[in-house]
Amino acid sequence: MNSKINTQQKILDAAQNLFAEAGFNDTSLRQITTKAEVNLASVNYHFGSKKELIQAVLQRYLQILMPRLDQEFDVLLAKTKPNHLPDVLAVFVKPLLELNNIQRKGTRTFLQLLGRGYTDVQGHLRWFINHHYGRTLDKFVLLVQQSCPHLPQSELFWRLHFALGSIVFTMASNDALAEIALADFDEAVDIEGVIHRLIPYLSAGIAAPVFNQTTVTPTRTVA
Amino acid sequence: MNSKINTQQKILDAAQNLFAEAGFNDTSLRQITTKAEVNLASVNYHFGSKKELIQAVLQRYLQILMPRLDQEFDVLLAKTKPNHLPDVLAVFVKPLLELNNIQRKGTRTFLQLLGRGYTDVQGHLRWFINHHYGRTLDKFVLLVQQSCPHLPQSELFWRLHFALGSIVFTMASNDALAEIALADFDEAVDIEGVIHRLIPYLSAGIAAPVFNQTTVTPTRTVA
DNA sequence: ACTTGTTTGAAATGTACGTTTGAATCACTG
DNA sequence: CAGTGATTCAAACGTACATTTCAAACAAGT
Repeated sequence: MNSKINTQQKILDAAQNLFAEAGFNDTSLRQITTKAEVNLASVNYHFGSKKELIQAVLQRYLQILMPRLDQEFDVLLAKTKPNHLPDVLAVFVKPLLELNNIQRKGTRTFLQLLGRGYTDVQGHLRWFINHHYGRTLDKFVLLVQQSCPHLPQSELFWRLHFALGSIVFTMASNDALAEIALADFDEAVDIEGVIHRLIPYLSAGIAAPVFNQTTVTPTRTVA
Repeated sequence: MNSKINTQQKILDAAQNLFAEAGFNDTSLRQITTKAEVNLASVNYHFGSKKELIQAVLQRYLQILMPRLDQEFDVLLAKTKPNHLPDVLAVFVKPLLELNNIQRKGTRTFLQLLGRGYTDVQGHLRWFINHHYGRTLDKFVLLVQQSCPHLPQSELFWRLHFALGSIVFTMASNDALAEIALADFDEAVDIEGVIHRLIPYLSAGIAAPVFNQTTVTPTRTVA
């Protein structure tokens, strides 16, 4: 009775960890089914295809995280005064860390998967998230706009993607970076530490003044 | 006489464009040799393996760019006073744009390749660049350290990788992002525009104050 | 023109992949 | 306990890949 449900879960659990470590393209169904101790054909039986398995792995987290974020955004949007940008970004922290309650190392795994999703399969995840959770994302963009009224829409667009880049790249490389940090600075860094390091960086970057004339140095020798 | 040299160049040219567009893993030698109009075996004959071809593609740019950067760093290091961070970052602009003289769309292609290199083949490019151009990178880190004396080494390490993430992710997704920007804001953005948009963002992010106590909102209800 | 070393060509090799198939096994119901 | 639908299993299928092979074509020196 629990065998069939167990198979799906075992596949999802094995897949998410392998995907997070090595990326989607570089993880084969054979690796997944071997690790999950299920038959190779069961992935196609239960999920249809590898692509749909990837979506299922991501959905397991997204369907928990996004509604949580949505309600947090609503709270901030209800306030009369615009929120400070660091407070807007800090909204992500609690819902993200709550993923650890769903699954051991849930936060870390999800963020790594997110990183893989954006870098491995170009465009697919971006479309998927926008399609399923566009409403929630719009609320976030609105909040950022309200905190940074000096930023034109197009500038904000680019900066939010710069920020997404920092997050996604950091998470995809998280293991490698944590390893270096440990070796070079004797500093053990968990995912929560990285998140809290990211916030000031992202806040300052996103809210930076628009025309930074110091971009071109005031050297008079330049042609 | 020019046939053999031409073959190598034709392979490199075809490979770099396909790699930049689709990534290293998702570009096959068959696609490359077809586009280059050379025989499939010639890649292995001239470069040994696909891996070595990837290195050759990257090296063609790096061996031009890195010495240029190195000398620019030396100029800034020679100054008696610490440089402002935006000036340090702006050092990249000229050498990067000079890649357009070497090759049409050279800057764009190289930056996309860099993005692919960091996201596709985890760790390899990081090792490769560190191994071949570690000296130059150290100069850059030193310059940033001098401009941001308030930042502990470990904080700087993370922030530089956050910055690398913004760059690499933006460049890997450059086509998709430019497309969205064009559709949503009627705004055509070339690679130079993106670079100049990045500098204020990166400057502010890297130099952000360290302990941002607003990171955690003053909610007393947290357990 | 013949020889020598380099480069190209077409074909084959072996491996890994995602997916499909059909029989065997299981869990449950009437 | 026979029957039925869902699940598992071993095996195979077809495709795509990087790489190798070896003969043919080529360039250059003597």
